[in-house]
Amino acid sequence: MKKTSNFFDKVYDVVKQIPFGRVTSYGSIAKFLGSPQSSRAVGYAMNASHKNPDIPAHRVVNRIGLLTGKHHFDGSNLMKDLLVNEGVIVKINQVQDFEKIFWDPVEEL
DNA sequence: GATATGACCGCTG
DNA sequence: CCAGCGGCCATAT
Repeated sequence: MKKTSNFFDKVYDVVKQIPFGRVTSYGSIAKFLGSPQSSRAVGYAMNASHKNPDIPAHRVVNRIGLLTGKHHFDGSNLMKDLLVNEGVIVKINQVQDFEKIFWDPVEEL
């Protein structure tokens, strides 16, 4: 309510627009929002994404494709499973072919 | 109201 | 090459 997460709102909007079988990084989203150093805020937005089921946070990883937030999902390989389920090749805590499936909102949007 | 923390990123030493 | 620090936004105590 109120001003709310002006930032969060944009983050959610972008994340929800991530195509199927694609992933992006926190920094890219933050950069798209106009604050390339606010990657932390993006990460926190993902944390709050638990109350926003429409936020495919599993498609959002760090800049190296590492599933840093897999902790926050189910606590297991749920995040990995979701990505693999979409056709994304994922190893233990790391996305393979990250450069190929990487979706940059700055360029796509 | 202020302090501390967090799913990050980039630069400097 | 590896380690440390700062910066941004919001939430929690």
